[in-house]
Amino acid sequence: MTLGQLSAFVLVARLGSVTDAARTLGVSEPAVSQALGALRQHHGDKLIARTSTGMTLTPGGSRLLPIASQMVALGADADAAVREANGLAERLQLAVTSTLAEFVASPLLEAFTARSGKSIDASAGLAQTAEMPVLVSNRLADATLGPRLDSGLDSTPVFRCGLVALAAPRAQHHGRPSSWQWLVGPSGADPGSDTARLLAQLRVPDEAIRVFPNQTAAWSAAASGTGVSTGIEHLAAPQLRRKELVVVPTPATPVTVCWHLTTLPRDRLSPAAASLRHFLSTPAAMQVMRSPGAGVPPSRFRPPVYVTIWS
Amino acid sequence: MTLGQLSAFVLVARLGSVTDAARTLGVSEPAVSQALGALRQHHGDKLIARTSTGMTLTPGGSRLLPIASQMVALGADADAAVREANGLAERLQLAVTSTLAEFVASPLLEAFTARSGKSIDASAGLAQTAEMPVLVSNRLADATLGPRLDSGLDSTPVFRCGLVALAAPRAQHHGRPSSWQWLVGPSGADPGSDTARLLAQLRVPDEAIRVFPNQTAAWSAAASGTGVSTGIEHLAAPQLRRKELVVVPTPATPVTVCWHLTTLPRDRLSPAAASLRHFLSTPAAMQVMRSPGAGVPPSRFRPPVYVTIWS
DNA sequence: CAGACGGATAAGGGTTCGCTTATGGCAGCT
DNA sequence: AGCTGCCATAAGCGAACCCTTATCCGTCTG
Repeated sequence: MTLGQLSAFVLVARLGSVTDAARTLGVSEPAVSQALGALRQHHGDKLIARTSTGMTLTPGGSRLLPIASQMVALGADADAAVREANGLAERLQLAVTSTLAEFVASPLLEAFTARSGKSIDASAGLAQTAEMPVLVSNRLADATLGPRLDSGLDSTPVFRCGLVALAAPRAQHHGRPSSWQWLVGPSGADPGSDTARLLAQLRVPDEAIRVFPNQTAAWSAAASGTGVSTGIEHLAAPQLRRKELVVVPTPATPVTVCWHLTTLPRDRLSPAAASLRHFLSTPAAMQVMRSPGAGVPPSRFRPPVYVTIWS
Repeated sequence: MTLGQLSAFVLVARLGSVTDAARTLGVSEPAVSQALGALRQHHGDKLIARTSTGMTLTPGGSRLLPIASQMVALGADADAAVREANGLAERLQLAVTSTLAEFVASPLLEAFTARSGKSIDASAGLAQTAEMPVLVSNRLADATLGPRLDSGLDSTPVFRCGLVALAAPRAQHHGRPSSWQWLVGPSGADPGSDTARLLAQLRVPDEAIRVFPNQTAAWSAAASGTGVSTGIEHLAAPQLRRKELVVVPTPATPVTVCWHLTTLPRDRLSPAAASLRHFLSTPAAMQVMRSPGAGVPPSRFRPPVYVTIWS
């Protein structure tokens, strides 16, 4: 019984899927399946079995899950505790949605590390909304920035903004929005994102959606008149100012959405995450989130991490 | 960072010695030293270093110890939880002192498993008194039977008996007891045992003590007149009845000693250990402890485990 | 019934673990 | 100085871990 096997088990149980767990860990599906197999053999119990509604825990698996979860969490705590005792840089791993990774994460963390006197080694990683709760619970991330999350975590709003539909100024759109061609960023492929929820609300079928590798590419395509895009209004300010795009009204937009910082409950919060939470309530953080393009010196710019999760 | 490495670290920290930890785990000393080395390298911290007064924790080690200890304990809990959920035989591992292992442990566990309706896989293992607290804390044993122990565990008296000096009837002993030749069982080599405390109280020098591989052998030697032995009075009843030995008074004997059952605190007690605790307060258990030779059918006799600890 | 999806299994390979014996410091003691 | 006790390190070896790719199999679906 290794910590790696327990970690795989916990991830499978929480995500309800071996495949999803493998993607979250950044390994192949059989790797997780095999770790699960080793754990099953060790305990002589299936622990978790496939049913029509995902993976369901056996009685033994139900008993094991909370214990395994705590062991995995303690493993991360152990590292952090020794690091902190030695005065090494604290590590802050922030999981963000694709939109935030593209525009906000880098300047925000830059401002954060510059502000906080302590030496903090902060990094951001891309995650699907559905992965976020389990990432925080398993200490694979210290905090997440994205939609509101539940499942016993501490999710507090940090920034309110407007989600709108955007199109080229002269383009004509006929009929209902569900028949338009939609050009969206990677968040369109994340079922839990605000963008996906918006498209679902407009009853846009999958065939009418084209996902671009980043938000800017989607806007660029929309500016050429081939369809309608979505976006956070103030993040598209440059395109709007240059009149490449204009806001298009729909039955569901403009809509106010809210970025939330999600962490462990306050009593089990890492110092760095607590520090980030405090920073996000300051005017300086608001300023960065409002016009993120303003303040990153190129020398300190770090490209967003495009792997799902850290090593 | 492996559970095995953490376990080695915890054991070294609690016993204050790499060598003792290795003996407790039943492996060579370099095995423990190497596990410690791997953990040190992983964390970039010595964690625990040699000083004149044993091994002392670094700041990082102090932070790590409670976390590591809990992880090790949870590892044992995980096994137990799944076993229990599947209705498998519960496992009860009882650490005992050498005297109890020789006379009491086997019939006592036999009576216990027979009495408790549930299927319990009980086994006894020999341990030094100094090892006992850490064995229980690390879930290497569910309970111990021996002298009273402290260090935050639940140690309750279960049987009161008399420790006496024994010698051949016609042997003459001159001068103070400290000048006699003492012939003792393995407990004489355990500094924390009642026997060793008795000898220390009589100021018997090490040269005057000969340790035998078991208590019966020591009594047999004493019966041949070559020295004085020690023993629990009622356990020596056969020898006393056959007049091979008689009780010899000393300034420190007879003395009342008390066997204690030591377990985790009540709120973290395994079901099997709780069940044993209850059994030990019954008249049936008293009866077995009073005359342990009476009731073990030969078919069910299991020789005591003569390794220090279980796998 | 044919596909598609998702999990389990097989086979192979590189790395780590965990144990051994043998040996190298290093402090304290005779 | 030399000895001894104790920890650290080296070298070797088998087993386990952990990852990969390829394949099999059950179930759900059109």
